[in-house]
Amino acid sequence: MLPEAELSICSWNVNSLKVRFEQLKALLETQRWDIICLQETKMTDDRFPYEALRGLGYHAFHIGQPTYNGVAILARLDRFQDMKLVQSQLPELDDPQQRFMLAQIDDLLIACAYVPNGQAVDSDKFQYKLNWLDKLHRFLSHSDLCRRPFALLGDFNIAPQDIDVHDAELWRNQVLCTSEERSRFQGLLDLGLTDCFRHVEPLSRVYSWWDYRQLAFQKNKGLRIDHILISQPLVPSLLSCEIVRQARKAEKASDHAPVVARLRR
DNA sequence: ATGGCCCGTAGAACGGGA
Repeated sequence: MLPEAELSICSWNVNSLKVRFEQLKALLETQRWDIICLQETKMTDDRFPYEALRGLGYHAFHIGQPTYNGVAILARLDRFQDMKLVQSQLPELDDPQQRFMLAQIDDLLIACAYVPNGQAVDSDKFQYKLNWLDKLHRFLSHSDLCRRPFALLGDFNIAPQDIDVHDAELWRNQVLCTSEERSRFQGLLDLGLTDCFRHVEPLSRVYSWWDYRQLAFQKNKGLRIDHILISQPLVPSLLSCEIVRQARKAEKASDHAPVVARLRR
């Protein structure tokens, strides 16, 4: 299969684009993914490297704030003609936290989401997370996105099933693994979206996040919380989905690895 | 041993992440 006949879409929580820019640059230069969704850029828009990315052949949309959150969508200039930002926040959510954007890239609709972490089950942040997910579901269910060529990529901060957790008993009812969060993830699938990795790899235990502490990566004590969901019109063209564990081995690596799906174009 | 690490904002520790 010629690469030109493929479309690659990637999601990566960079955990500070300032720290990780050189790693991103190396990935773009070597992998040439067509579309990349970034989470946790942790910078204001005036510091976002639009020009450097253009020099690498990518157009970029970014929404940011100081210190926390921030999401971006990158798309190859040589493969797409028409790129426009459709949404820069979730409707019906009056929120200073920059966690969501939706872009139209030629005939594709691409959403980048940084779902709140939730911190602890008994915290206000957990309720904020559940509400955020409800607002996301509401937005999707009231739109026609799931019937169009649409992909939702991001850090969902949810391990959908026990198979997505290195030690399901240890994480039982912990944040990222509660039934409240998992039922909301399932709610997104029930809209007609498909979890690319699980669709292609029904039984594989591969994770996308490993704690910086306790040598968690070396011991492969991880969770699969970064996902690419695609609408039904795109499912027949899904070729593969891979979690790029190699990136987690880098010096000063993000605690998240990129997830990449390849589709027939 | 319930904390170890990393990042940003600090300009010392602290909030936040997951």
